[in-house]
Amino acid sequence: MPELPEVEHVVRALRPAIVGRRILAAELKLKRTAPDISRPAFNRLLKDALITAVGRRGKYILIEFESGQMLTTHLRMTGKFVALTPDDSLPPYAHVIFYLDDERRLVFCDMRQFGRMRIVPNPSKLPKELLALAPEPLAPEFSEEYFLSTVRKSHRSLKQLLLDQTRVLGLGNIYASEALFLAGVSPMKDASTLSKPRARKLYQAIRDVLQEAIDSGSTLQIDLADGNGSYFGSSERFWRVYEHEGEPCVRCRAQIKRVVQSGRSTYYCPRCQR
DNA sequence: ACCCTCACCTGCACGC
DNA sequence: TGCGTGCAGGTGAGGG
Repeated sequence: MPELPEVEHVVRALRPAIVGRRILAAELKLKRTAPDISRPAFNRLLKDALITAVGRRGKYILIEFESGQMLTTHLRMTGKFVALTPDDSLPPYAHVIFYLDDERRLVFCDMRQFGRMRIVPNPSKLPKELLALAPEPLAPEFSEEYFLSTVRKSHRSLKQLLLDQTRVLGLGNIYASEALFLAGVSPMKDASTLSKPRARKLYQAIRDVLQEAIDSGSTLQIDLADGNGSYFGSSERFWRVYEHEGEPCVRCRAQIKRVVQSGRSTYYCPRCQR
Protein backbone atom coordinates (compact mmCIF):
# COMPACT_ATOMS: atom_id res chain seq x y z
CA MET A 1 0.00 0.00 0.00
CA PRO A 2 2.71 2.22 -1.05
CA GLU A 3 3.33 5.85 -1.63
CA LEU A 4 6.74 7.06 -2.73
CA PRO A 5 8.62 6.41 0.55
CA GLU A 6 7.37 2.83 0.73
CA VAL A 7 8.32 2.24 -2.89
CA GLU A 8 11.77 3.62 -2.10
CA HIS A 9 12.06 1.08 0.73
CA VAL A 10 11.07 -1.71 -1.62
CA VAL A 11 13.72 -0.59 -4.11
CA ARG A 12 16.40 -0.48 -1.42
CA ALA A 13 15.52 -3.95 -0.24
CA LEU A 14 15.29 -5.32 -3.74
CA ARG A 15 18.59 -3.90 -4.95
CA PRO A 16 21.06 -6.02 -2.97
CA ALA A 17 18.82 -9.05 -3.38
CA ILE A 18 18.58 -9.14 -7.14
CA VAL A 19 21.20 -6.94 -8.81
CA GLY A 20 23.74 -9.23 -10.46
CA ARG A 21 21.27 -12.14 -10.53
CA ARG A 22 20.06 -13.75 -13.72
CA ILE A 23 16.45 -14.74 -14.28
CA LEU A 24 16.61 -18.39 -15.33
CA ALA A 25 12.89 -18.46 -16.05
CA ALA A 26 9.95 -16.12 -15.69
CA GLU A 27 6.39 -17.20 -15.12
CA LEU A 28 3.54 -14.76 -15.58
CA LYS A 29 0.59 -16.52 -14.00
CA LEU A 30 -1.98 -13.71 -14.14
CA LYS A 31 -2.32 -12.12 -17.55
CA ARG A 32 -3.89 -8.99 -16.02
CA THR A 33 -0.63 -8.12 -14.26
CA ALA A 34 1.12 -7.44 -17.59
CA PRO A 35 -1.86 -6.67 -19.81
CA ASP A 36 -0.09 -5.46 -22.93
CA ILE A 37 1.95 -8.54 -23.62
CA SER A 38 1.12 -12.22 -24.00
CA ARG A 39 2.23 -14.56 -21.26
CA PRO A 40 4.62 -16.54 -23.48
CA ALA A 41 6.19 -13.30 -24.75
CA PHE A 42 6.62 -11.97 -21.22
CA ASN A 43 8.28 -15.20 -20.10
CA ARG A 44 10.49 -15.36 -23.18
CA LEU A 45 11.69 -11.74 -22.99
CA LEU A 46 12.79 -12.10 -19.38
CA LYS A 47 14.32 -15.56 -19.64
CA ASP A 48 18.08 -15.43 -19.04
CA ALA A 49 17.94 -11.67 -18.40
CA LEU A 50 20.74 -10.36 -16.20
CA ILE A 51 19.60 -7.75 -13.69
CA THR A 52 21.96 -4.78 -13.65
CA ALA A 53 20.08 -2.14 -11.66
CA VAL A 54 16.97 -1.42 -9.63
CA GLY A 55 15.61 2.11 -9.62
CA ARG A 56 12.48 4.10 -9.06
CA ARG A 57 10.53 6.83 -10.78
CA GLY A 58 7.69 8.14 -8.63
CA LYS A 59 5.86 5.05 -7.43
CA TYR A 60 7.15 2.90 -10.30
CA ILE A 61 9.88 0.34 -9.66
CA LEU A 62 12.35 0.01 -12.53
CA ILE A 63 14.33 -3.18 -12.97
CA GLU A 64 17.01 -2.85 -15.62
CA PHE A 65 18.71 -5.60 -17.57
CA GLU A 66 22.00 -5.98 -19.34
CA SER A 67 20.15 -6.15 -22.65
CA GLY A 68 18.89 -2.61 -22.18
CA GLN A 69 15.42 -3.93 -21.46
CA MET A 70 13.58 -2.69 -18.43
CA LEU A 71 10.74 -4.11 -16.35
CA THR A 72 8.50 -1.50 -14.76
CA THR A 73 6.29 -2.46 -11.84
CA HIS A 74 3.60 -0.46 -10.13
CA LEU A 75 2.45 -1.97 -6.85
CA ARG A 76 -0.81 0.02 -6.80
CA MET A 77 -2.64 -0.85 -3.59
CA THR A 78 -1.55 -4.32 -2.53
CA GLY A 79 1.36 -5.40 -4.69
CA LYS A 80 4.38 -6.92 -2.92
CA PHE A 81 7.68 -8.54 -3.81
CA VAL A 82 8.69 -11.58 -1.83
CA ALA A 83 11.97 -13.48 -1.93
CA LEU A 84 11.56 -17.22 -1.45
CA THR A 85 14.18 -19.75 -0.51
CA PRO A 86 13.87 -23.23 -2.07
CA ASP A 87 12.00 -24.53 0.99
CA ASP A 88 9.39 -21.79 1.03
CA SER A 89 5.99 -22.50 -0.40
CA LEU A 90 4.26 -20.08 -2.71
CA PRO A 91 2.37 -17.37 -0.82
CA PRO A 92 -1.21 -16.48 -1.72
CA TYR A 93 -1.91 -14.29 -4.76
CA ALA A 94 1.45 -15.03 -6.40
CA HIS A 95 0.95 -13.72 -9.93
CA VAL A 96 4.51 -13.55 -11.26
CA ILE A 97 7.48 -15.77 -10.41
CA PHE A 98 11.10 -15.12 -11.36
CA TYR A 99 13.39 -18.09 -10.89
CA LEU A 100 16.79 -16.62 -10.05
CA ASP A 101 20.22 -18.14 -10.51
CA ASP A 102 20.84 -18.34 -6.76
CA GLU A 103 18.07 -20.90 -6.16
CA ARG A 104 15.67 -18.31 -4.91
CA ARG A 105 12.44 -17.10 -6.45
CA LEU A 106 11.43 -13.49 -6.59
CA VAL A 107 7.63 -13.49 -6.43
CA PHE A 108 5.17 -10.71 -7.13
CA CYS A 109 2.04 -11.07 -4.99
CA ASP A 110 -1.03 -8.92 -5.23
CA MET A 111 -4.31 -9.63 -3.51
CA ARG A 112 -6.34 -7.05 -5.36
CA GLN A 113 -4.68 -7.67 -8.73
CA PHE A 114 -4.26 -3.95 -9.38
CA GLY A 115 -0.48 -4.05 -9.69
CA ARG A 116 0.95 -3.75 -13.18
CA MET A 117 4.15 -4.78 -14.94
CA ARG A 118 5.38 -3.69 -18.30
CA ILE A 119 8.44 -4.60 -20.35
CA VAL A 120 10.18 -1.62 -21.92
CA PRO A 121 12.46 -2.62 -24.83
CA ASN A 122 14.94 0.21 -24.16
CA PRO A 123 15.21 3.45 -22.19
CA SER A 124 14.11 5.59 -25.13
CA LYS A 125 10.75 3.82 -25.28
CA LEU A 126 9.38 4.71 -21.87
CA PRO A 127 5.60 4.32 -21.64
CA LYS A 128 3.63 7.55 -21.69
CA GLU A 129 2.46 7.35 -18.10
CA LEU A 130 6.10 7.38 -17.00
CA LEU A 131 6.98 10.26 -19.31
CA ALA A 132 4.04 12.26 -17.97
CA LEU A 133 5.21 12.13 -14.35
CA ALA A 134 6.14 15.33 -12.51
CA PRO A 135 9.78 15.79 -11.41
CA GLU A 136 11.10 13.64 -8.57
CA PRO A 137 9.94 15.49 -5.45
CA LEU A 138 13.25 15.17 -3.61
CA ALA A 139 15.43 16.08 -6.57
CA PRO A 140 16.45 19.62 -7.51
CA GLU A 141 14.20 19.56 -10.57
CA PHE A 142 11.22 19.76 -8.23
CA SER A 143 12.06 23.35 -7.46
CA GLU A 144 10.16 25.89 -5.47
CA GLU A 145 9.57 27.83 -8.68
CA TYR A 146 8.11 24.75 -10.35
CA PHE A 147 5.76 24.17 -7.44
CA LEU A 148 4.68 27.80 -7.16
CA SER A 149 3.81 27.99 -10.83
CA THR A 150 2.02 24.63 -10.73
CA VAL A 151 -0.11 25.75 -7.79
CA ARG A 152 -0.86 29.11 -9.36
CA LYS A 153 -2.17 27.47 -12.55
CA SER A 154 -4.60 25.00 -10.95
CA HIS A 155 -8.17 25.63 -9.91
CA ARG A 156 -8.63 22.26 -8.27
CA SER A 157 -8.55 21.72 -4.55
CA LEU A 158 -5.06 21.42 -3.14
CA LYS A 159 -5.72 17.83 -2.06
CA GLN A 160 -6.61 16.82 -5.60
CA LEU A 161 -3.64 18.66 -7.02
CA LEU A 162 -1.25 16.92 -4.61
CA LEU A 163 -2.59 13.53 -5.69
CA ASP A 164 -2.02 14.24 -9.38
CA GLN A 165 1.23 12.46 -10.21
CA THR A 166 1.73 14.57 -13.32
CA ARG A 167 1.88 17.73 -11.16
CA VAL A 168 3.32 16.66 -7.83
CA LEU A 169 4.98 13.27 -7.72
CA GLY A 170 5.00 10.73 -4.93
CA LEU A 171 2.24 11.70 -2.56
CA GLY A 172 -0.73 9.40 -2.06
CA ASN A 173 -3.80 9.76 0.07
CA ILE A 174 -1.94 9.62 3.38
CA TYR A 175 1.02 11.88 2.71
CA ALA A 176 -1.18 14.41 0.92
CA SER A 177 -3.23 14.84 4.09
CA GLU A 178 -0.10 14.90 6.23
CA ALA A 179 1.68 17.51 4.10
CA LEU A 180 -1.35 19.80 4.11
CA PHE A 181 -1.56 19.48 7.89
CA LEU A 182 2.15 20.27 8.33
CA ALA A 183 1.75 23.35 6.17
CA GLY A 184 -1.43 24.45 7.94
CA VAL A 185 -3.35 24.63 4.68
CA SER A 186 -6.92 23.49 4.02
CA PRO A 187 -7.22 20.50 1.66
CA MET A 188 -10.34 22.09 0.14
CA LYS A 189 -8.69 25.36 -0.78
CA ASP A 190 -8.53 26.28 -4.48
CA ALA A 191 -4.86 25.86 -5.40
CA SER A 192 -4.57 29.11 -7.33
CA THR A 193 -5.72 31.15 -4.31
CA LEU A 194 -2.85 30.03 -2.10
CA SER A 195 -0.54 32.90 -1.23
CA LYS A 196 3.10 32.65 -2.19
CA PRO A 197 4.42 32.31 1.38
CA ARG A 198 1.89 29.59 2.15
CA ALA A 199 2.72 27.81 -1.10
CA ARG A 200 6.37 27.87 -0.09
CA LYS A 201 5.41 26.36 3.23
CA LEU A 202 3.45 23.61 1.50
CA TYR A 203 6.36 22.94 -0.84
CA GLN A 204 8.64 22.44 2.15
CA ALA A 205 6.04 20.28 3.92
CA ILE A 206 5.78 17.96 0.91
CA ARG A 207 9.51 17.40 0.87
CA ASP A 208 9.72 17.05 4.65
CA VAL A 209 6.92 14.52 4.88
CA LEU A 210 8.46 12.33 2.16
CA GLN A 211 12.01 12.62 3.43
CA GLU A 212 10.94 11.89 7.01
CA ALA A 213 9.07 8.78 5.90
CA ILE A 214 12.03 7.54 3.88
CA ASP A 215 14.43 8.14 6.76
CA SER A 216 12.27 6.53 9.42
CA GLY A 217 11.78 3.52 7.21
CA SER A 218 15.46 3.04 6.50
CA THR A 219 15.87 1.54 9.94
CA LEU A 220 13.14 -1.01 9.31
CA GLN A 221 14.10 -4.60 9.11
CA ILE A 222 13.82 -5.37 5.43
CA ASP A 223 15.96 -8.45 5.43
CA LEU A 224 14.87 -10.90 2.81
CA ALA A 225 16.97 -13.79 4.07
CA ASP A 226 14.54 -14.91 6.72
CA GLY A 227 13.02 -18.31 6.18
CA ASN A 228 9.50 -17.18 5.41
CA GLY A 229 10.48 -14.98 2.54
CA SER A 230 9.96 -11.57 4.01
CA TYR A 231 7.68 -9.04 2.44
CA PHE A 232 9.67 -6.11 1.21
CA GLY A 233 9.10 -2.77 2.83
CA SER A 234 6.32 -3.51 5.27
CA SER A 235 6.07 -0.70 7.73
CA GLU A 236 4.07 0.82 10.52
CA ARG A 237 3.98 4.55 10.92
CA PHE A 238 2.43 7.29 12.95
CA TRP A 239 0.14 9.71 11.16
CA ARG A 240 -0.68 13.15 12.52
CA VAL A 241 -4.13 13.41 10.97
CA TYR A 242 -4.65 10.42 8.71
CA GLU A 243 -7.19 8.05 10.30
CA HIS A 244 -7.48 10.31 13.32
CA GLU A 245 -11.06 11.45 12.76
CA GLY A 246 -12.64 12.75 15.97
CA GLU A 247 -9.37 12.77 17.89
CA PRO A 248 -7.76 15.95 19.17
CA CYS A 249 -5.32 17.72 16.86
CA VAL A 250 -1.74 17.23 18.05
CA ARG A 251 -1.16 20.95 17.65
CA CYS A 252 -4.35 22.69 18.85
CA ARG A 253 -6.56 19.94 20.31
CA ALA A 254 -9.48 20.71 17.98
CA GLN A 255 -11.26 17.63 16.60
CA ILE A 256 -9.78 16.18 13.43
CA LYS A 257 -12.34 15.96 10.64
CA ARG A 258 -12.78 13.62 7.73
CA VAL A 259 -14.24 14.71 4.43
CA VAL A 260 -14.55 12.91 1.12
CA GLN A 261 -12.93 14.56 -1.89
CA SER A 262 -13.41 12.87 -5.24
CA GLY A 263 -14.25 9.64 -3.52
CA ARG A 264 -11.29 9.54 -1.14
CA SER A 265 -11.00 10.34 2.53
CA THR A 266 -9.19 13.49 3.54
CA TYR A 267 -8.32 14.15 7.17
CA TYR A 268 -7.57 17.64 8.45
CA CYS A 269 -7.73 19.97 11.41
CA PRO A 270 -10.43 22.60 10.86
CA ARG A 271 -8.70 25.02 13.20
CA CYS A 272 -5.04 24.75 12.10
CA GLN A 273 -5.73 24.37 8.39
CA ARG A 274 -7.26 27.33 6.59
C1' DA B 1 -6.00 20.84 -22.17
C1' DC B 2 -8.13 19.86 -18.28
C1' DC B 3 -10.65 17.58 -15.00
C1' DC B 4 -14.21 14.39 -13.32
C1' DT B 5 -16.19 9.79 -12.68
C1' DC B 6 -15.92 5.17 -12.77
C1' DA B 7 -13.87 0.72 -13.25
C1' DC B 8 -10.60 -2.51 -11.82
C1' DC B 9 -10.26 -6.56 -7.43
C1' DT B 10 -10.43 -8.86 -2.72
C1' DG B 11 -10.85 -8.62 2.16
C1' DC B 12 -12.31 -6.75 6.36
C1' DA B 13 -14.94 -4.18 9.88
C1' DC B 14 -19.30 -3.01 11.17
C1' DG B 15 -24.33 -2.94 11.88
C1' DC B 16 -28.64 -5.36 11.70
C1' DT C 1 -24.05 -16.82 12.22
C1' DG C 2 -24.97 -14.58 8.08
C1' DC C 3 -25.57 -10.97 5.02
C1' DG C 4 -25.35 -6.31 3.18
C1' DT C 5 -22.70 -2.05 3.07
C1' DG C 6 -18.87 0.79 2.87
C1' DC C 7 -14.20 1.30 2.86
C1' DA C 8 -9.10 0.42 1.74
C1' DG C 9 -2.37 4.02 1.15
C1' DG C 10 -3.57 3.57 -6.91
C1' DT C 11 -4.06 4.48 -11.48
C1' DG C 12 -6.05 5.03 -16.27
C1' DA C 13 -9.74 4.87 -19.76
C1' DG C 14 -13.39 7.44 -21.38
C1' DG C 15 -16.15 11.34 -21.70
C1' DG C 16 -17.72 16.23 -21.05
